[in-house]
Amino acid sequence: MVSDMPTTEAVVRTDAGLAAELRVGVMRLRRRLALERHPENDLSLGQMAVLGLLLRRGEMTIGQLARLERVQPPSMTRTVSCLEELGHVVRGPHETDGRVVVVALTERGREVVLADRSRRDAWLAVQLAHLTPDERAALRRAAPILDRLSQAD
Amino acid sequence: MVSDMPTTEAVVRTDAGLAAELRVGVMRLRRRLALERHPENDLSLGQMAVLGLLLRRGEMTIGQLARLERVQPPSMTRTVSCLEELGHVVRGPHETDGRVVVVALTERGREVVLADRSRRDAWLAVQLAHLTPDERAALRRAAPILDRLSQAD
DNA sequence: CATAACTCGTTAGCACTGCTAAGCATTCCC
DNA sequence: GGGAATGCTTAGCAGTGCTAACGAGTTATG
Repeated sequence: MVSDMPTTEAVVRTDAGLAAELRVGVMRLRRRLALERHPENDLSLGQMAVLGLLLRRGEMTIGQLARLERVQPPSMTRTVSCLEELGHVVRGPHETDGRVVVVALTERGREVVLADRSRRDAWLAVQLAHLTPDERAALRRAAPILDRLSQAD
Repeated sequence: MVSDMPTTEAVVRTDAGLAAELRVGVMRLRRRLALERHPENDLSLGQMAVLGLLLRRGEMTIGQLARLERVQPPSMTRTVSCLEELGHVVRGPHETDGRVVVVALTERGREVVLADRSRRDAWLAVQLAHLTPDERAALRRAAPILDRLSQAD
């Protein structure tokens, strides 16, 4: 049994402790990041994520986007519809399969995601610059692991 | 200008790239974690966080909880009210300041948070066990940094 | 070849959780 | 004592996740 008031340092040595610590840190940071929206021309975190995927990987189907973002299809439909209304993406038919919808970045969407990303990440980049090189290295190391964890069953 | 399809590896070398990568990883993992709720006796992530704080630090005021969780006071009022209805915390008066409300964990709340936490972190702990010791070390290193970042201005 | 079963995306509706604005009680300061 | 500041609450709104149920298209089976 754990003692009365375990410190962060002590608790984080076990796997369960690391899990709890990681959960709290991820939760808080994501909440903090969500606040960092610019009054004009801003996109939600979910919209940003989708545009980022399309920028990086090219055309994708709704289902692919949903699986990668760990979201149910209806949620992705809504996000894509919103992006389409904004003119940042277009829906198109699949070459061979009439059921699937292919989502592609428009030129305007490409411009917007690049501009918005640099503004949006500005806050976080500034915070990162305040860290020691060691700490930045730790995050550089951890970032892909977090993403991989999110894709686990 | 960035080339057509930057890989994760390439993009993560710059601070802005790290920011973007970290943002996406944090977002996805938090979404994944939110899914990991047990059908019975479960608490939301926000409720868990509050109970965890009370367990670790003892009695706290609404305002303190709100600041630590990076949430506005009305949001914390709602969370605490919900926990109070469940019988997991009690509101009490402050010793000297009649404005503030002191929140304390009940014995039942203490039991619940310990039980629920171990169940809730089970999934994440299992995933952590699948990582290499190196990767776990990286996360152990990164976890407190994530939390500190969330508290930055 | 017809039909049943499955897959993909959508629509409809709900729940949770964050916010701001506004109000009340209390405390602090001149 | 009276006005400003602080702490919490209430009321109402927005964003974003979910499930259930449905239509269209594809695949498998009899």
